[in-house]
Amino acid sequence: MARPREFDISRALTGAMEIFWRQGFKATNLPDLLKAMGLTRGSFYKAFDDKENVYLDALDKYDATVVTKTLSTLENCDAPLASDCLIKMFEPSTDAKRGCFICNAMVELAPDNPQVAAKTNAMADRLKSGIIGVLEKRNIGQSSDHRQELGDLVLHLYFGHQAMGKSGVDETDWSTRLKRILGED
Amino acid sequence: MARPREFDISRALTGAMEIFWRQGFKATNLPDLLKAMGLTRGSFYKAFDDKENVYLDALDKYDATVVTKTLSTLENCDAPLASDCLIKMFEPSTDAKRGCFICNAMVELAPDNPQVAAKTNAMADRLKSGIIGVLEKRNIGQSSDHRQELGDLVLHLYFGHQAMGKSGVDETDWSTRLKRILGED
DNA sequence: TAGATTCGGAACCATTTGGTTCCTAATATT
DNA sequence: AATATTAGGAACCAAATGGTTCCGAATCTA
Repeated sequence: MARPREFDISRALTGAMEIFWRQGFKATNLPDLLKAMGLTRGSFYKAFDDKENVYLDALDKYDATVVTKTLSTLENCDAPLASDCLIKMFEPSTDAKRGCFICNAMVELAPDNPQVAAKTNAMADRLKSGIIGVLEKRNIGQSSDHRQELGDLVLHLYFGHQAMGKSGVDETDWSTRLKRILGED
Repeated sequence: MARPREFDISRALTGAMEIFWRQGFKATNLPDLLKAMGLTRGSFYKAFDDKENVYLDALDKYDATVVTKTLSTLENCDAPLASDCLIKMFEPSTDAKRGCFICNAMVELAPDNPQVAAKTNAMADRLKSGIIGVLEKRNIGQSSDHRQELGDLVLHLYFGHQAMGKSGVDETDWSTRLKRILGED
């Protein structure tokens, strides 16, 4: 009955995620965003509300792709040591400077945007659950409370690592550190 | 010979530090900055270069005030337990949402601005030295290398705490956690 | 008193901002 | 073939952006 949409909403949001991830919200202007999404102004405003809403959608996209993949990697890891699974979260990225989108959003927008804060908190919780799952499977920690504590500790280290990584080299030997923290050394 | 400057450069930079600390670089426009510094456009451009340079000056001001005060607090702490000194770095601020200026600068600007990266790295190093000083005084750790390792661990936790704190409540019991990490429990 | 430099403020600049409205051509369904 | 909705692109908008220049008045030193 009508001409179908030529561009893929999901692909466009992936482009939005990537530019927001790399540049942040404020530093990304509309031309940047349109280029990354492969859209013109007309199509953009017909399909989406505004820049802020697309940013929220981009966070959801990050959750559905990067976070989900990370959790899946943790779940499917068959290394005997928990630290050998968790190390994947700390491995240097080919694109270290963009860091972690959750961390970037927490720092730049969460204090002033409750919707962003809700999403970043939810994603952080998912990561924490994934970490704790790894600990449970390998019987790390003396109790459930202790595993919660260790999982939260690793989560904090992860965000600290992501923040510091944006400002230069993080020389930390995370393999050794994780083993020590989890009592696997 | 000439009319002296009526405003205090140092006080103006303190105002700049506070607005950049709370809002970030991009989110702070010139009217915001002028208001925070108590200056008009004319005076501003006569006394300073531009917004970016004032941001760098604000980072220096943070180093000279907040970071220096933190180090001094750590050095002068006479609690017998190292964790009871380091806990001060993790105590909830009355203004938690602005977080830590170093962390904010690392995430927002360091990847694209080498001058910012150099300053944040230098301040992070100072904090780490202060932490390690606390450990040394109380004979925490089996060796110098081990103290370096523990200090770097606490530093990562600090930045993770600062990042996550901006997005909501950090429920962590840092007193207990620090004691556990440092073997003081 | 004369000279120098500050002050606050207004005015101005080109550019960019987010946002909106057109238009014609294309392409699907019924 | 008729209808509906998309596409891409141009044009436009008011507002805000960072940045600069000028002004008369004030205030210090020499």
